[in-house]
Amino acid sequence: MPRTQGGESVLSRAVRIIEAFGPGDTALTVTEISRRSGLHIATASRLVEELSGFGWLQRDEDRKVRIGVRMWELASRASPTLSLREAAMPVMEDLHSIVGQHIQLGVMEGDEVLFVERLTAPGAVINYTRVAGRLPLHASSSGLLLLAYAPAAQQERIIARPLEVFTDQTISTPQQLRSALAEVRRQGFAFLAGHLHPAAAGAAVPVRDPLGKVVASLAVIVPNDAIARSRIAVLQAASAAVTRSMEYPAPPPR
Amino acid sequence: MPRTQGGESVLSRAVRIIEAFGPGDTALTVTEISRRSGLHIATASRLVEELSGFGWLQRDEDRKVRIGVRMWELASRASPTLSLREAAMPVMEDLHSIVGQHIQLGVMEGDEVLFVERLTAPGAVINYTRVAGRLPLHASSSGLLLLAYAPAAQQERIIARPLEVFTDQTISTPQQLRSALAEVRRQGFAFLAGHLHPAAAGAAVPVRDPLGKVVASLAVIVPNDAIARSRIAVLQAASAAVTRSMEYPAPPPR
DNA sequence: ATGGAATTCTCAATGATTGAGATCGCTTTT
DNA sequence: AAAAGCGATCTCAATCATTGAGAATTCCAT
Repeated sequence: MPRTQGGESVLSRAVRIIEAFGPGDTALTVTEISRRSGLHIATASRLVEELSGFGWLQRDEDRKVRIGVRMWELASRASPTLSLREAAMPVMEDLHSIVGQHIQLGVMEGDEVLFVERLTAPGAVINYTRVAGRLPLHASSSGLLLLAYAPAAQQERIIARPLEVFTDQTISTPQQLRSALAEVRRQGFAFLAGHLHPAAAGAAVPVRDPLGKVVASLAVIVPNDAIARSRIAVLQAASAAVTRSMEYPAPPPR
Repeated sequence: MPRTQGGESVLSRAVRIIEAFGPGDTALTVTEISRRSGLHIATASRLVEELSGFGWLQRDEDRKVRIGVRMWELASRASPTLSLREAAMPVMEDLHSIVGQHIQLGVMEGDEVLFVERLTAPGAVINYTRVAGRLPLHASSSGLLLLAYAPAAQQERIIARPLEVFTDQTISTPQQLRSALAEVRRQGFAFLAGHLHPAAAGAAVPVRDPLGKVVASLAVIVPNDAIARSRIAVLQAASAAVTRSMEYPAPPPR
């Protein structure tokens, strides 16, 4: 019985296969992929086989399926956030050695923050983020900062949505969110203590491109204590340094 | 006239579109993609459109096509080299602050080195590598090291091939390569001065997984001067630290 | 050996995909 | 202002790659 699934392109099936890899899944079986993607197992098997031939997926010795190195390579070297990451990395390293805490760089992606770079400190406070990980906009300092500088339509969309609660500090009502956003805009930074995890506080400042547009957030995650706010000045200095090193539109090729 | 191109899957066309992004190409026009991939422009336009819908490609304000953030995200968070990179990053940072030169982590991919992490030093010597960049196995210290620990069949395959020449120091004959590989195995590290660029020297040591298998090379790129070799001891210590912090065979799921 | 689960293979039916050419939209030239 | 040039998208009929049920195979665990 062929083609019973109407109106579906081959590409969308391939995409569904790769999208089946959720955060934290490094290896999946074909059956698991079939289950998650809703594809017939024969179809999943065939497509996995073909994608493996291109190096986009790869098979373990025990037949499990992983994302292929070739896909990582293509995505990494032409990523649209590449120039941002290159400009920010040296600055983040300096910052890292000064404050000795988690440093992270996030961008707006869909209605979440996507973290594109991250430096961790061994003994530092608990931190949920990972490179290529996401967090909700209302519950993280990076997210709140990005939302504060986002178009009004997006702000209203998020405000109108139910807000997931993580701790008793998490912003959970439209009013709270609205005034938090106003405060971020007034201060020029976001500071959230215990909103995602009781023991952690985050401070985030905007990273602007040379035209002044906010393109990312630079944040530090520190223990939730009294001196947490003191990190903001050095963060702001670092953010300005990132902007300066983006100064010249086209970075040297090759 | 439909389907004149026989024996080609849709997937392979989509892959060809994305593979059209060579190193250094961040944005391409549909016409350029069509030219490079050999696809009919109507087909290219349609597939680009569809991939953009999934966030795998994205369009600039001027209609140019870029790799999409979604593809970067999927590739980054499930990349097979993720655990290696996570284990290596803190060590690489320490190394970076000690030697103040370019530090890079490479893996064998196809018949080239693929660099998966890299820390650069502002005033340091010229360096051709980038994250997700590649270099030939015979002309870089990282490559030579990985080849020295690779299966004999691969070594013979590379030895039998013409060797691209970059400087008058570049290994260019089968005999030179064979003895260089033997020396790497004897010493346990690779040291190449001026093989890729006259002013630069590279030193690379193996990174082993907890089972002792060589999975990557850790290298430092320094000015081509007399003290270059002195970096090897600290590199070896760092490599051992990476192995220690690597996960034991079966990484914890979820 | 035997059972069971996961994966791959087989195969006929078919609708998603294809590419030539028309159209649209924008810039440059006359 | 009109024309020419160029890139991108759309139209549409012909068709072959793709599909999924089921069979066959492989691989474990017993």
